[in-house]
Amino acid sequence: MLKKITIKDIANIVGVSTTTVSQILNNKGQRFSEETKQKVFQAVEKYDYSPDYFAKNMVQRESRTVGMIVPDVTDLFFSKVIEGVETYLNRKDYMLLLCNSKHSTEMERGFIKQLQNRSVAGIILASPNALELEKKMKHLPYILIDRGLNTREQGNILVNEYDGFYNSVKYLIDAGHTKIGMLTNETGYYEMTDRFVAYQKCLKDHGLEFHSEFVEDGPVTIHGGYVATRELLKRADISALCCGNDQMAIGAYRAAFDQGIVIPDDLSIIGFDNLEITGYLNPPLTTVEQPAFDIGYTAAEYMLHAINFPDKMIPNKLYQTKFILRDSVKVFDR
Amino acid sequence: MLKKITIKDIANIVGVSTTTVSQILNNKGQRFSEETKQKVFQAVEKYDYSPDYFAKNMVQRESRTVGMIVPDVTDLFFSKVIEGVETYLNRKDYMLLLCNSKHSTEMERGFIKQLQNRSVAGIILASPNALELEKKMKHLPYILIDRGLNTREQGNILVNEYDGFYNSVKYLIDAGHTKIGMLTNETGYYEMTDRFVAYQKCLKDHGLEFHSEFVEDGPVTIHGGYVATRELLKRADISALCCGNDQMAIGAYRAAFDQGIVIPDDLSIIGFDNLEITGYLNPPLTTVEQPAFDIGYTAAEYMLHAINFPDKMIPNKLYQTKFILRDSVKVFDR
DNA sequence: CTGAAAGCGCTTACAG
DNA sequence: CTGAAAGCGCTTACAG
Repeated sequence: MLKKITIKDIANIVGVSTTTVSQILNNKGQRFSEETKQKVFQAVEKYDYSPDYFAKNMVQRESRTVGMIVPDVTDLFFSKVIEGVETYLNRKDYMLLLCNSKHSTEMERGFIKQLQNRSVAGIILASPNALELEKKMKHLPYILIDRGLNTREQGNILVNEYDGFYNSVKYLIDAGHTKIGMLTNETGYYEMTDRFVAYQKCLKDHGLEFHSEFVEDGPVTIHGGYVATRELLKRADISALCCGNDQMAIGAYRAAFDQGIVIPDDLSIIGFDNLEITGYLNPPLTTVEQPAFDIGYTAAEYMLHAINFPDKMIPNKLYQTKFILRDSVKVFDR
Repeated sequence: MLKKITIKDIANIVGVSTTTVSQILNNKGQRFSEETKQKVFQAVEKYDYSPDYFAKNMVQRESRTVGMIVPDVTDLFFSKVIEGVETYLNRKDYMLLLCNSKHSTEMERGFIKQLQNRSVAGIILASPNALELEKKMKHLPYILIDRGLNTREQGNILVNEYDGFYNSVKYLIDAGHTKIGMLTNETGYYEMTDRFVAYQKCLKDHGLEFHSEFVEDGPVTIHGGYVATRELLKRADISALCCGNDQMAIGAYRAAFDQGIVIPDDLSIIGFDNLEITGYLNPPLTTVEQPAFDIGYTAAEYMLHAINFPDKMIPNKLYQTKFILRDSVKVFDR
């Protein structure tokens, strides 16, 4: 392997000091003659020199790298968030160290340590289930995504899931449904707590009784939704089903079809997220939009804010959801 | 911000030299007394010291970081590949710098430069459309994914798409279809060239004429498949449609439903990839499996091989596909 | 068994 | 207008 060209080489070639080369390359070269500058730039060009990242960082301490921890890179919601983060970071010449925690708090802890060790400028943490992780963050800026429950008052990027979910349950009630089920996450996690509370509250506000047998939980995946719906349909005589997210709704579709249940005639379904694919289902899914890309983009934006202005508060953001009316809900005549 | 603790601090605290601390921490400390070792470990523990990443790298030149460039992180196929890469890397204490090129060769070029500048140990490049990028790679190990056309004889991870696609066209013919359409990528890209060639060859081998009006191209996304199918159905009287990938097939489903065309009775559809979701469509999609996770996992494995044994050839891998029979194809009686 | 010193490739405060 | 020298935080070849 060829020896890497260094600033010293460039200095020797041009016949100046490394100071001169360094200053010129870092745009602090007002004081140098145009001629010197040109010679330096030409040599840099010719030998394709670029300053060594590690050496530069050792003195400047600016890694221009952000770490991001997600529970599942293949999750349709999170991959959109990642896209948003990467897009902003890229514009600012930052890069993304991506960590996939597979929903494991233990792995998240390990990643935080590794990322700190690599001197990332900050960490974007999308973890619905690890309150105590924050203590690990020491002096590093961090942003929390998808994380209603936490102990800090800044750097939270949230979605008003409560209102979003409440509205969809209300929509079902207004459409004439009275036996409304729900698919939520497994016990132990609390990512969908807001949605579950909204479900119960909306029922109550409209004089409908809460039946625990109308609720089923499971992994918040397509397959999880499939299994949960299959179980639910065995025991519950419901006319509508609110799914904790779109992936579960996709599983619910299949469970219904398996049993010859027609959507929306026999069973109405509502999702949550508005993944691109839901507009292409048969029938197209009525759902609630969360701005996944924007969430990621904003998280990255706030991250850089936190990095560049360490003394200022990191902003918080609360996104509102949007009800997306499609064709998976039956409206009863009155 | 607290001053970061250095090896010098630890050395002072314990009352030894930095040499001693360094040797012990790097497991080269056989020669030191058990007592010294314990004292060092205790101090390290107590002050939560870990060697500075940049300083360490400046002397050791081992970034333990791999760069990966994908055309679209939200693509269901690529996100599975990313998961595979991350999984292997994580096991080996490497980290992943992820770059999303949005299908732009120009961005890919920029990322390669940035990644090299950051001294990554290697680059995994998933780019179906940029032959000349390889020249940029200079002395860095790299692995090519999803990339039939290239100029190198090592480090290629390929899937036998030709056979996979040929087989599904053959399946349609065997099922009695004679008017078989295809959805492929936009002109200019050549990621699906193998599949297109297989389609034409299979038709020919079975005495079926190739009709260019039975073929439509577009972006290889859900929406792309939707639009392409809508156009195709306007002009072509086909009984079956081979889609370049599953995402396009999902779009094709919707285009068909929009027009009251029933799958598989009025139109048979076959996809490619076997994304998890395809088993949950209505009807479940017959498709061809590509081992996306394994592809990523193996790419990472070969990457580390290339890093650790720079003088050896990087292996190549050719994955075979698997036909996944579900319910989206009508079989005619003979 | 242990440490002083050189060196990795940069940037920067300082002197001229 | 320019450069010599110190320093960033490590590891390692060498000397004792």
